[in-house]
Amino acid sequence: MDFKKYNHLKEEKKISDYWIKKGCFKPRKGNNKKTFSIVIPPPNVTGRLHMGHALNNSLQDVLVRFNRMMGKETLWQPGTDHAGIATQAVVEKNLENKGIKKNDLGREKFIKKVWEWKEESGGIILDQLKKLGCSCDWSKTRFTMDKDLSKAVIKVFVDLYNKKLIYKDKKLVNWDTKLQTAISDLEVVQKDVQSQLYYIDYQIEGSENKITIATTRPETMMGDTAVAVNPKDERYISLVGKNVTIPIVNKNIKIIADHYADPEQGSGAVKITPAHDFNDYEVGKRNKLELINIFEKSGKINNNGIKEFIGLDRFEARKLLLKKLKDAGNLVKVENIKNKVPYGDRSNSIIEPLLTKQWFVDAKKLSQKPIKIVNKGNTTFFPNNWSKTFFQWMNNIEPWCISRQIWWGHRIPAWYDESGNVFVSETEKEAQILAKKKNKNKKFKLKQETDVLDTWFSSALWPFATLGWPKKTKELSKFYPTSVLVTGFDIIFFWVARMLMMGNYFNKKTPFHKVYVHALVRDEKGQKMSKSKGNVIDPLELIKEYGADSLRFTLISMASPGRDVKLSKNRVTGNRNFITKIWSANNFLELNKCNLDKQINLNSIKLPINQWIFNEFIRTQNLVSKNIEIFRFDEAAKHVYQFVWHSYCDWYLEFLKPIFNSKNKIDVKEAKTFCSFIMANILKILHPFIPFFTESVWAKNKYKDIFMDDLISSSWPNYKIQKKFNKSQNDINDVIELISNIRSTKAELKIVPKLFCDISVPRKSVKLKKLIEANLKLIKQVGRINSVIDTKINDKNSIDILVLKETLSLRFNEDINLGSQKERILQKIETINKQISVLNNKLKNKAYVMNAPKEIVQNDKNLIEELTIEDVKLRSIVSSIN
RNA sequence: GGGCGUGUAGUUCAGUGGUAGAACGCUACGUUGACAUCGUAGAGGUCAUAAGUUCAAUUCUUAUCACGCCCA
Repeated sequence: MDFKKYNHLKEEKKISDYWIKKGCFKPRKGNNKKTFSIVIPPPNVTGRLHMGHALNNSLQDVLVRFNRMMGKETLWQPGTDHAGIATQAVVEKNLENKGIKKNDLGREKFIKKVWEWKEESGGIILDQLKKLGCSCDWSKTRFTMDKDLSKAVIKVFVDLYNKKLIYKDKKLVNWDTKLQTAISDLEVVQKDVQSQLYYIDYQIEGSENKITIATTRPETMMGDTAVAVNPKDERYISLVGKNVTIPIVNKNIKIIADHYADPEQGSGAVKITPAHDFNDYEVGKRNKLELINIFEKSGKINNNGIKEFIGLDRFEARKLLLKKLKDAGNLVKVENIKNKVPYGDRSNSIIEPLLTKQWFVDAKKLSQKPIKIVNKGNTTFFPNNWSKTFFQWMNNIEPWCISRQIWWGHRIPAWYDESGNVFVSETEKEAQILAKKKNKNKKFKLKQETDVLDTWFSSALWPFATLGWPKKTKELSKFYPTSVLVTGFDIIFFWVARMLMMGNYFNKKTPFHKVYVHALVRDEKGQKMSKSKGNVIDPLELIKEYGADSLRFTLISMASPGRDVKLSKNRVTGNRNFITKIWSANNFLELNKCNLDKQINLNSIKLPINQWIFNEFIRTQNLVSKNIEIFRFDEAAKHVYQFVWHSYCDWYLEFLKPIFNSKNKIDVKEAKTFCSFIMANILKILHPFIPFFTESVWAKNKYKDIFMDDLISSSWPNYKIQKKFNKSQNDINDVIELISNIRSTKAELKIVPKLFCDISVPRKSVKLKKLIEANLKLIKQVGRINSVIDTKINDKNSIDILVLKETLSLRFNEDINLGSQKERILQKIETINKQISVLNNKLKNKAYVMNAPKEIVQNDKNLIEELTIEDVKLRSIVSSIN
């Protein structure tokens, strides 16, 4: 019979459509009241599937499918996030390509365009997740800008404002001059760069002397309001209180004493520009210094700068100022240094600390409860050391700047009257009422705040807003708190911590019990994948080439805790081969008409190989369950791989062959049914890993008729180890060892493996004799034995070997090279004797015998005994060769 | 500067206070009625280094070296 190859492209599409059409991903009440829920880390609506997504979502799908099969009512809540800055940029660029400028369009029309774009291409990444096999309840897909979610965002904002946990303040913030918006400190990346440190002389008023300050940003001199020296720095202490003149700028400022000035750094004297540096800002506050802002929002010098610099970009201004300083003789030294410069993570432009009015969340107060929750273990991290990272950040948390000067996002629900009073409420109507009270009978006109909220603000509400909050929905009561959050370590601060803050503030319960933190996917050399390096592996290409299942199995089996996934195509190929292996095993069953026509009566299973494979399966089933439960996906995958390939395919299917050829109809029937039964169970435990393939074979084998369900909705196997099968389990394991020994010997004797030989069992080898008699058929066919002869013939064609600690004779039909075998046995004897002497020495050590656990000592004694027997037998074999 | 992690076979990684494991790769042989996307057999390790704790350390502790990440 000729079998078709498994066509993953066709099957995956077909099955995906079937699952979705049938509603298999929707929560379904199980046989117990337990529920299981996960919210997806919402990908950016502009996003396209990359390896990080593939890993993240494969792991979630394992958990979701496993728990669904465990009979829990399971929800995997999907959706996307509106990605304020990124989405705005994409749409802006699209419009520019058509010659349309954002500002000409105006806010409202632009936002309309963004929505149009979202409707058209905002769902791409969700379709890609479907290709990966993610079993999210797609009918519940949410978007952070949806009406309901927006309502939740507004409510949260207003509530927090009324509790004074949100406030507006004029502060120094991280300003992105390219995007022209404030960003939070998390969105700033500190990069190591080569810079110049400029040493500049400031003239001391009423003196011939000068003081040298060092700076990397000379252009900010226009905003200097002091020079600081360390109070303990004796070089400068006498100068404190005197005035100095800023060169070129020609303005006088004071020398102050402040511990911020580090005597070891540069010249020990620093210029203080409170409006343009976070440290200087603090110095300014302590010393009540004036703040002079010299930049426009674009980073150009504003009217506070000196005349000929006004309108120059900050970097041009630096160049010009340096030239002037040099000409004037004030630039005394230039030093090349390495320092950290802040960059915007989206724009990759240098961030400017800028004094502006922004909205802030009092993160310090909101962080208190999550800290307690994690401390108590109501939310735990896996691997646990991430909780340290979490605490470190939470304990030193700064106010969170949540306003963004862009258009796409949740517009802040605050209204201003003409006199600048602010009214925060969920609707403009309510703001009107508030304003009326404030303004008594005066006339007023309200204008809404133009700023929108940080995208992460809405993401922070994701676990409860997606379930319907603030409405008291069924979903919310059933699925909140969620069971697990699966995420990458790079967004612990951005997202996980903030969800814990919001979740714990607005609900009585923490948003998730467990946080599984996975690592980065790197290339095979361990390098970060990046477009510029050109080492990006596109998951969609791998899916096309190898199938989603191969990719999933690879990622899952490589997800060891605390380690990056180093992905290579070779791995994926290997796992594709694994799937092909199961496919061909299943073809073997089909070829032999192995059908499962009704449920198995386990008590009727008589054949030792069936009893053996069943217990081996149960062992695997338990290992897989346990390891999924403790997030050891790598171990779970390893055990199932080992069982399917090596136990089921390599041995069990081989053992079936002699039975299929036998005339005992009962045996044949049992074997043909039971191997199919095990196949069905293999498909079950593999389903969370490779869902498409297993569902496809499930359908092909018509298991649905027996188990009354699609595989995805079937129940996880929960068999108990059958003690009554233990003897068979041991016997078959012994048979395997026997056959392996015979094979090895053949290979060592350079005898072609396919050649048959005779065996004879000496009278003394009682156990072996019994084993062989009981399993004669298996051993003869799989071990390639002609016949078992009663009397041993000592000739050139015979050799004794040691199997299961007993002697067995093999006899071949041709002369064999006993010399090589003798050499091997002598080597073996040597290692055995070494082992024996090591053990004997150990036992001579009284301290060891006294202190070590009795079992360990006894174990050693037993081992010596066994090794000694082995030694004696091997020696007798050697002498028989002579 | 503070914190976290990693170092085990050629490679990627499991693992353990008491006989060192897997996958891939490699070598030899093989197309036997599921499977060459395969089978059989095999080689390959001072468990980074040093000291300590212990009857016993690859495993625990400390230090050192190398590499990586986060925070300031």
